[in-house]
Amino acid sequence: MVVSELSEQDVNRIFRALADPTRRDIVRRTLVAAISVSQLADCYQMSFAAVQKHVAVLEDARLVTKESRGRERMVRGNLDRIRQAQRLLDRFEDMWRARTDRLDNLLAKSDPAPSAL
Amino acid sequence: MVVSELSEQDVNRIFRALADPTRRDIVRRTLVAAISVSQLADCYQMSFAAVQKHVAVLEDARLVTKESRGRERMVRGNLDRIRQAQRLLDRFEDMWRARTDRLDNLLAKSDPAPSAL
DNA sequence: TTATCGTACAACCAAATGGTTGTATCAGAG
DNA sequence: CTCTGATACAACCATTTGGTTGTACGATAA
Repeated sequence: MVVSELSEQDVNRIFRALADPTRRDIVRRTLVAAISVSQLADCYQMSFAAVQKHVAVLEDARLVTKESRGRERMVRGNLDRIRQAQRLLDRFEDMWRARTDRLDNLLAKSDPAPSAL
Repeated sequence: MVVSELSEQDVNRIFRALADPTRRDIVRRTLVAAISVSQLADCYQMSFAAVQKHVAVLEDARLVTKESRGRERMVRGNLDRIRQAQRLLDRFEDMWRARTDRLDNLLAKSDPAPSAL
C-alpha cells in the first residue's frame, strides 16, 4: 500500500498535467510502452523542445518517469499515479455520500430539531 | 446511462478546473450541500470576485451548477461530472492493460514473429 | 576523430490564469 | 420608493503556460 500522502501541490500538478490533450496522449502512449522523447516528438506537430517541456511537466507530476538508455531517454507512464488521481476523485464521492448519510439520519430519526432549516 | 461523449475541450476544462485547491474545496463543499456564492466567498481569504471566477470555471467545466434562489445563486456540486472524470482515468488503466495483454499474448503463443522488436 | 543524433536548456513571446478594484444590476427589507 | 445585500462584469495587472528558436553537450556511428 502506498501511504505517500499527496500534498496540495502534488494534486495541483497531477490535474494540471492531465489538462492538456498532448500530455494525456503522451501518458497513454507511454503506458502502452516506453518511448524515447524524440520518438514521442515525431508523433506531434510541435517542436521537439515543446514535447520535451510536456514530458517535463508530466515528470514533475510523476505521471511518467524517464530512464536513460544509451543516448536516449525512455519515457514510461506511471500507472500508480493515475490510480492515486482516481482515489482523489473517490474522495469527492465520499463527500457526497456524507451528505446523503446526513439526510438519511435526519429522516430515520425524524428528529424534531432540524438545525437552521 | 449518460452517453454524452466528452470532447477534448471538455476534458481539458474538467482537469484544469480540478487543478486548483480553492476550486477543489468549492466542489467538496457544494457536494455536501448547496451554498450561495457569497457564503462560499466567506470561506476564503480572496475577494468575492475571485471566488465568483472560480465558480465560473467550475460551472464551465460543469463540475457545479448554479440555481437562482431569491437574490442568491445556489451552487451545487455535480457528482456525475466527477464520475465522468473517473471514467476518463479508467481509460488510462485500459491502455496499460492492453499493453500487458499484448505481452501475455506474446508469451502464451510464443509466436516467433515479434513485430518490429 | 569527426559528424550526427538525442537531449538539455536558455531566451523570448503571445495568450491564458488568478488575482485585484470599480461599477452596474437586481431582488428583498424597511 | 429607497437602501442594502448578492451578484455580474469590465478593466487592469503579475505570473504562468505553451509554444518558438538557438546553442551546448554527451553518446554513438563512420
